[in-house]
Amino acid sequence: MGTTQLETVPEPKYWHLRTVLSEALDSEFSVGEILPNERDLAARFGVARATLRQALEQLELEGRLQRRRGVGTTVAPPRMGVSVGTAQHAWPGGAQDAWQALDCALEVPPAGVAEALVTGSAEPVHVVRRSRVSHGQPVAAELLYIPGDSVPDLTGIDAPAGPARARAVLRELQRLELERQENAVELGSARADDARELDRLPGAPVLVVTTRFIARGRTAALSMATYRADTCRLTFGDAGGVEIHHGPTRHAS
Amino acid sequence: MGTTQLETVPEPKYWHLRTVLSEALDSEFSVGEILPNERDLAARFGVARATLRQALEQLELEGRLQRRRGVGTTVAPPRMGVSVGTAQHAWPGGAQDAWQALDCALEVPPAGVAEALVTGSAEPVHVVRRSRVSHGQPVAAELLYIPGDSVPDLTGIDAPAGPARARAVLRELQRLELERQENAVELGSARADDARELDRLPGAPVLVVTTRFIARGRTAALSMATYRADTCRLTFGDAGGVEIHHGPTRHAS
DNA sequence: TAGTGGTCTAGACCACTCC
DNA sequence: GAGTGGTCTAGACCACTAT
Repeated sequence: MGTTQLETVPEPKYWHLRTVLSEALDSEFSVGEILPNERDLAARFGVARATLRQALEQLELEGRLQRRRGVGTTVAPPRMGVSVGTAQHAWPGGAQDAWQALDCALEVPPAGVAEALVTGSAEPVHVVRRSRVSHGQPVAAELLYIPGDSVPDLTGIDAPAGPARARAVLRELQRLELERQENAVELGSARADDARELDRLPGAPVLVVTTRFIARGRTAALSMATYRADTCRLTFGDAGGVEIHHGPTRHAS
Repeated sequence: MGTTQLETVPEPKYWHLRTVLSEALDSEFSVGEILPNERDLAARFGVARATLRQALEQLELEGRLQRRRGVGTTVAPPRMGVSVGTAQHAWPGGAQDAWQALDCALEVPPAGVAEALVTGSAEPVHVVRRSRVSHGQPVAAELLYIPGDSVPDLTGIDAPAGPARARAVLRELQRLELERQENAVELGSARADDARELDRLPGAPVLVVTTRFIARGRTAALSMATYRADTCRLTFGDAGGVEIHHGPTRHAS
């Protein structure tokens, strides 16, 4: 006893690699710059490609890298701040709220959603699909579940089932008085359809924001928005907040 | 042309497996139940173990499974709601805010943090470590950065550098008038020390909540809290919110 | 000591993008 | 067609937990 052991716990290779690469990104690479391909990098570090990929996966999860099949691995810009609290203390579709309505259908919601809404579990509800673009790229896809009795005056309308109908539903929603809203954030993985819309592969990590809109003491609408976890930093309350970045990463000119 | 192609795009095996397993979890397993081991499962589905593991990773990311080395893979309970907005519209350390102070040191903060605080980049600040426990298990680890001039009357104090000193710093902080706070959430991976405290392996996915406490027009304190992404659903605003679960998962009695 | 999940290897082939 | 990242295999060994 008493012998000082350096390196008592041999760190996993991929974790050590992650650290080395992370420091290299800070000091030797610019945003947007393209890294050597995986086979070369693996050879250079003397590890199997799978191990190198484990390290890259970590860095991608942390928003440091962006990988695109057929193209290469590039240094990602700092995550963009995306506001999800304020200016949204209002119904969706009001003012311009950064979202774009895509379409609207009448569907039976998943069991969990039906439970949150008060509707019977087999009751179809309006499902509005919306998408959110920020700084020129898609950052979120949303499904908005709206029970029929939240938009009573719409029951007879037969808009062409595209964006027009979606906007009509949202317009009707404005007429209710919004009591408050509840937000929750959790980690998820992109379903196939969301992934396509977000320009990612299925299973990509996403931040799922669930918002209950409460009026007349009941849940008048429920939003499930999936944000790209690699590119987004969600900000609550006011203000976009401050960049808390990693180090002296430079920007390509 | 015109031929209807079913299954045009062959889904990756691991993704299909994820779906199959997910449905099995809903219908055939109870919370806490232990799954067959990875080698058996892989054989049963006729895939390599690595492929099976890719599917399990997805499900773990989604909070459906919990894997522990040397033990096995178990069905995870629904994520617990953890409040991070309200009752916190106050300084940390006030009332009982679910956090437990561990210790306090005087350190030079990382570059990004120093920038957010107004201090010169080489100025040491108080760093309070706190930990948060919910439902009997650790859910978050926090580093609270507090510039010296936010707690001016503390400069002379020499508390024993443990929890006592941490609490003394927080007590001093209460004397400032809190203007507002700004929250941001993003995905990260657990550093080695956080991982140990959260009972996870390094690199485990975490939700990083950054909070700026603003007083006298300046950032008087900055909190970086890392929550276990597998077990936590962060709730903002009031109320723990509603369970939006996957399906008819039963609970072990 | 037996059994579990975690790490790692060295290959192969596929899907995609760009020239 | 060349080059990239994505998927998949069949093995090996390690670290940890429980008994």
